[in-house]
Amino acid sequence: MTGNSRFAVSVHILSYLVYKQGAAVPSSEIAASVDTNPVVIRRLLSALVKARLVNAQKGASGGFSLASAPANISLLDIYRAVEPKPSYGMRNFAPNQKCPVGAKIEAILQGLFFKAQSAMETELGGMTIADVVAQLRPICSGKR
Amino acid sequence: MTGNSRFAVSVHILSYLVYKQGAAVPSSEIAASVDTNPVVIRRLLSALVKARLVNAQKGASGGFSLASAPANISLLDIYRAVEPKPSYGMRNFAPNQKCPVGAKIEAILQGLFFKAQSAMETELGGMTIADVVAQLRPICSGKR
DNA sequence: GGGTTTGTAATATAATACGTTACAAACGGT
DNA sequence: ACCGTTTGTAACGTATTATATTACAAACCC
Repeated sequence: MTGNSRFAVSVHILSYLVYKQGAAVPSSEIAASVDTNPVVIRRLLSALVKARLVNAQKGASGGFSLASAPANISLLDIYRAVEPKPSYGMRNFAPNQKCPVGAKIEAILQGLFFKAQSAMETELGGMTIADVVAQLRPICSGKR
Repeated sequence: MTGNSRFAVSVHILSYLVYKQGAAVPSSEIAASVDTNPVVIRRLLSALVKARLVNAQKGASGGFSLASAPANISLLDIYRAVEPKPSYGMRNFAPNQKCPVGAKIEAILQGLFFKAQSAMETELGGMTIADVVAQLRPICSGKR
């Protein structure tokens, strides 16, 4: 999708928060579930907090919790919160402007990528974290 | 879209071949239009030849030409020919299998990415190189 | 006040992509 | 049949990006 795994990890994070049922979950615990470093988790959560998808609480017995009901958080919300640049597929594409093809192809490709990207985003917009968590059952949704 | 610019350059290449109206075009000429090294172009063309979208001709006065009519080459054909790995967005995502969330989230995400990817590919499948070239007009479609 | 946690900077390491050089093999024109 | 041209591909260098890790200030609860 994008080369990195920020979106995948973010969906994992939010699913874990749902799993923990509103408790304040520290980054270290989430990191253990994702199997990575807590700082990596906090960096993603920083973006998710800015997007108002998650609440953060500092200090002892602090941690992270969802800011909305799972059914109100679409995967597109997450995608847009953590995915950086919309320079889709044209990182270092700079054709020769003196060539009649090179001069016009860039704008055409941008429109083209926008359509492809929009199709994908529409798909992501139709799914929520609640849908993802529904597929996680049956895991002890009342225990722990 | 994918982080690299192989697809963008490939669409440029095929558009250029249409622009040259069936003539055998050497990689050096295409490279000048894209503004990169001829080897980069040949590497992509190697994949396009394997996918039977392009014909290659060695030797003096050789070069590349389209293997089909522009209207018969979809952008999805190109995308699949040159885009490498379908490990969409999960490059190094390997959650903790001992955690009930980590153990199941991977398969869920794969299904999710597949749906998002399919939506994008459907969009690409609905467009052809002929559509792209149509947007290039008016460039001297009969001149050199 | 003390221990815990977030927030973020700085740095290291690995993966990936693109650019470049080099050269063998195939081919066409003369 | 030769000679210049072009493809095809390997090998290597460099830049960019992503993730991991260490470090530490700031905020917070008990």
